[in-house]
Amino acid sequence: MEATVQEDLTGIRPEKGKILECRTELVPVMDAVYVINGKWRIPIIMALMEGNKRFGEIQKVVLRISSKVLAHELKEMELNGFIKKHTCNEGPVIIKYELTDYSWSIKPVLLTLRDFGIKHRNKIRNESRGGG
Amino acid sequence: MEATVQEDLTGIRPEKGKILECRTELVPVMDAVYVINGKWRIPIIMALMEGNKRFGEIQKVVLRISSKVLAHELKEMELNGFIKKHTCNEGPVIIKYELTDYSWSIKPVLLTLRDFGIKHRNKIRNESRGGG
DNA sequence: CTGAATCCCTGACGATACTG
DNA sequence: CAGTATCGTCAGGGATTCAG
Repeated sequence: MEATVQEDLTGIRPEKGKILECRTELVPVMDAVYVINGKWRIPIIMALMEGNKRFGEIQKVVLRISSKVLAHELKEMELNGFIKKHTCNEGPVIIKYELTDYSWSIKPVLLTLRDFGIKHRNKIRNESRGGG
Repeated sequence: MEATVQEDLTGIRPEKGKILECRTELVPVMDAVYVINGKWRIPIIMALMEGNKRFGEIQKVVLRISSKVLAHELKEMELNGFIKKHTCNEGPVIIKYELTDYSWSIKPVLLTLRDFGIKHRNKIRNESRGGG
């Protein structure tokens, strides 16, 4: 398991003679999607945005996540520099997870995502009211 | 298959006595993620951002997508109001796919995603140069 | 409490062939 | 050209159990 970016998942090829802004933009977009990918990354990040937490505390907040999956996600996210682990060996071993500064830099993404999500939900609602 | 938002995929439960901004934010964020989910949605959207295209044209631009998957994605995206289908019955039947205005409103998401993706890739690069 | 190990299942996606 | 049908693969994730 290594920290990675996607090499080229773009799956887009430029058409001949076409200015293709979208093509060059797609690579970093897919990189970002890769990072926030999966069912649990965002819930975990947002849970930790509330404050640092222990393994069990995260599990209480992020509903229905199994310990296997949480451990796995946490490990990957640590590798990718999204979280730090504090192990305090004074007395009982306490392990806390904390977001890195880097992880906080994902916040603008979360905000635009949220805005779009709100818009999307309203749209669906209007449609099912209006004529669906 | 219906146009949907996720009912509650948040997997986050508020802790007692805690202000939980993140909890309320998570729902729309996951809605948005749900929408751009999967391997092909974003490539397809960005392909259509170049201009309207026929089925086969999309397939030429979005590399390695099978017709089955493309048909499926197109159908779902139409249901969700992301694309419109023009069928012109004058002479040979021509079907073109086109983004809706609504679909274009996802552009801010794509842009912040791109910015973060660029940052992420640089970070990985620096780390592997520096000490990894 | 914090995980690791194991087994299994589902659903997304791929390959190929076929139809109007 | 624009899809549909069928089958197969595979990784993410669930349930359970075990260990430090």
